[in-house]
Amino acid sequence: MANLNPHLSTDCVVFGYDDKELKVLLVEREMNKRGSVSNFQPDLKLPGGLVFNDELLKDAASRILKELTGLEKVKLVQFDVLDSLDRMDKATDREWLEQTTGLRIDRVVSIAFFGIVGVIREKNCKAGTHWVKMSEIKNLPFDHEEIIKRALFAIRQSLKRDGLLFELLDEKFTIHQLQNLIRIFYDEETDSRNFRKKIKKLDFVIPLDEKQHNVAHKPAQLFRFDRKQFSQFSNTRIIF
Amino acid sequence: MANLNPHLSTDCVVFGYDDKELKVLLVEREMNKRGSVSNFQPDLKLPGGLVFNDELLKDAASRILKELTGLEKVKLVQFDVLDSLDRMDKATDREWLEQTTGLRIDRVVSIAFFGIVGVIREKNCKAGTHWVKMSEIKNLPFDHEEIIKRALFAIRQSLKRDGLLFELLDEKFTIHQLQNLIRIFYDEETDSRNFRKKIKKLDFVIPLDEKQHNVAHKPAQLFRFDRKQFSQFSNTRIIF
DNA sequence: CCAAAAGTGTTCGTTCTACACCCATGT
DNA sequence: ACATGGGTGTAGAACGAACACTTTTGG
Repeated sequence: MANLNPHLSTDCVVFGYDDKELKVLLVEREMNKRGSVSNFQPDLKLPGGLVFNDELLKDAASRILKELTGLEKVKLVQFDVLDSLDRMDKATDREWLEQTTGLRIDRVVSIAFFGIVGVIREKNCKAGTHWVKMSEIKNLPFDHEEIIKRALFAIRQSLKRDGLLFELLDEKFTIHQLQNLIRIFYDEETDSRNFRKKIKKLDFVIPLDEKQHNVAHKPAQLFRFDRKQFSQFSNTRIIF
Repeated sequence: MANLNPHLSTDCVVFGYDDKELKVLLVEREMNKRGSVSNFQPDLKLPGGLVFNDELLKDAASRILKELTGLEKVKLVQFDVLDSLDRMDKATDREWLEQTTGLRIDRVVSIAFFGIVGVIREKNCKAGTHWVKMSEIKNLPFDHEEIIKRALFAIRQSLKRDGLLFELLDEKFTIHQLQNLIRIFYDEETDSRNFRKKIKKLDFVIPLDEKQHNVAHKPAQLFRFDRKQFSQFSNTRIIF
């Protein structure tokens, strides 16, 4: 049973941010033959690969992410399935896959996952991994640019709708940190007074009797997120 | 290339409603050997099956739906991937699949689609298909009950968020019809005066200079849905 | 004392809710 | 005449947007 399935792969789009900019985690693809030829940049791709036959898709995604980047314990969410018939059409792409897997490849359907790491610590990643700014991503193989586009869309939906925002914050967080996260993912400025008022009315954001320490400004109150309250809240209708 | 892929299947959850009740389209599963034994009911399942290697998943889902039920031109939306390792564990299920496909089956990952047909016309369906009330669905094979549960969840999200509601109505519809649809899918009553006011403020619901004919009550004004206006609208944030 | 973020209130316009009755049509 | 859904208005509460200044801490 424990063979690679030549028809199923996973790809992970892991987002990270360092204060101001949204980035995506890419890995270098190594070609046996010639390396990258006409390019100064290394040949980058999303971390992804084939699934074992006795392996759940999310386990495969986590395993492959760890193998290629060193990152562990990233919560991955399945958000799409890539099944177009021409996604393996570039000769170099297919060649690369056949070389690295030793399998004959005809059709591969890929299950796409996204994940977010709160703070980018480059040192946690293996050599050959790169955090690339969204605005500087180009020339990716397969349909990886399309996957990233869809991942950003899906993650924006999921952040507002499914409470994923709170998974990105520490257990205890400040209102400012929450607002900052929103700014980064949605590219939007909001008035901090109104934002505070709004948050304080949400009963799934619970104030703690605790403040920040050792910060170079007035220490802020800490809050925590209550999943149960949130899931009630988010089940209400939106438009009608 | 045009072989069945033994690792990939699709399943469709097609919802329909007749005025008051939400129903799901199921098909009879025929066993070569003994038919259904200890059961008075026919052995029902979701319409689904294996994908050809040169076939897009949504095309496979449509093809299989048509083959098994006769229904055509149902808009199908991919909403989940079923990959658990034990979904083929019931002996009868695997036996049935191997019999009907002639393939040796180990692992099958299934891509799940939902669809909705506005009005149930039983006569459009082949013999052996059944519209079953949500409340009366039981004893389905594989993980089909789980799929239906997730489909209902996904479709509720999608109806409010992605404008799928309007796909269910005729090109021209009345406010009452829209409200009725919401009542059926969400099991919720809303005040019709307030509902009207709300709808009239939505600029993607466009009033026509036209009324119903031949109805046994005051004929209602007709409206149409504008996709472009809607997509602008639905891109705005919801919680924050 | 400077830099950085925390924290606070009011006004005004908009939107939401609750609520009850008459109207146009087909049978 | 009756059944069926169509269609209307108002008052009060809740909410959202715009707006500027003082506070607390570490360096």
